[in-house]
Amino acid sequence: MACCAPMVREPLGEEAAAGLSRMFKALSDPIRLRLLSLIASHDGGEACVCDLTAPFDVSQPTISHHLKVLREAGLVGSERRGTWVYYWMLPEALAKLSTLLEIPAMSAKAPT
Amino acid sequence: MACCAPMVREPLGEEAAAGLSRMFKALSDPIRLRLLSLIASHDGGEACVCDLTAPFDVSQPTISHHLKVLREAGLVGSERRGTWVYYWMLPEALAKLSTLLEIPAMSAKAPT
DNA sequence: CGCTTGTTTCGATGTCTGTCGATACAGTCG
DNA sequence: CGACTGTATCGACAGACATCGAAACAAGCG
Repeated sequence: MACCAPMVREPLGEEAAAGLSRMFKALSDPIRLRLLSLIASHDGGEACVCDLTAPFDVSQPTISHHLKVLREAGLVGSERRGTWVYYWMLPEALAKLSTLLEIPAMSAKAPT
Repeated sequence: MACCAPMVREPLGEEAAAGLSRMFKALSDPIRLRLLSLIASHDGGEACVCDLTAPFDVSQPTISHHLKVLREAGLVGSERRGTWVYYWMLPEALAKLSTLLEIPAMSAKAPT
């Protein structure tokens, strides 16, 4: 994907923008944002759904839905291990977005 | 705002997540993403609306609407100068999001 | 094998969002 | 002033989304 250089440098193409906007959409909900940070900051870098339901005021199916959105956006991975399902962050996805938003030293283009 | 350290480090609070999710929501549309990169990468770091309408297949009111969303999310500033209205990127906002998504060296927490 | 607990899927519902055309507003120029 | 160009707002509408309760699925345990 040709989408990972700072967007400040050159205009995003249509395709790149479409893909990236899907990831940002996944981050555009407060619950999902907190879920992701909860997963990422959890011991071992992963968390089971059972750890992720209690902190929120919404129903458990709703949490499951949000986790699915994060998964389909490529931001987290998941796996069932016995009774529980574990989720972990996929660092590359975050890194890609972080780089995209980066301001490369100067906010304006190189002078002369 | 206590919201600007990498989210991988510690769980986001409710308030921080609410504010940040509004910014990500502004980035969650392909047209807005392209608008922002168009503005940011434009000569002088700003662009007038007249430069921002042509590249897209949507109507001018729609572009105006998207610009408003970006402005209300604190991602761009704008000003009328004579006939034209100019938009420029607000680097601090991008930087905040970029830092939030950053992976601090190790993806998992420090081992032992 | 049936019960219990953890998780996902389904269907319904109310709200939000992107889009448009029409229209209003802001400057400029004759 | 009046016409014209550039931009924003309004009102309407279709499609997307967050949420829920109910029900299905999965794994362990008696």
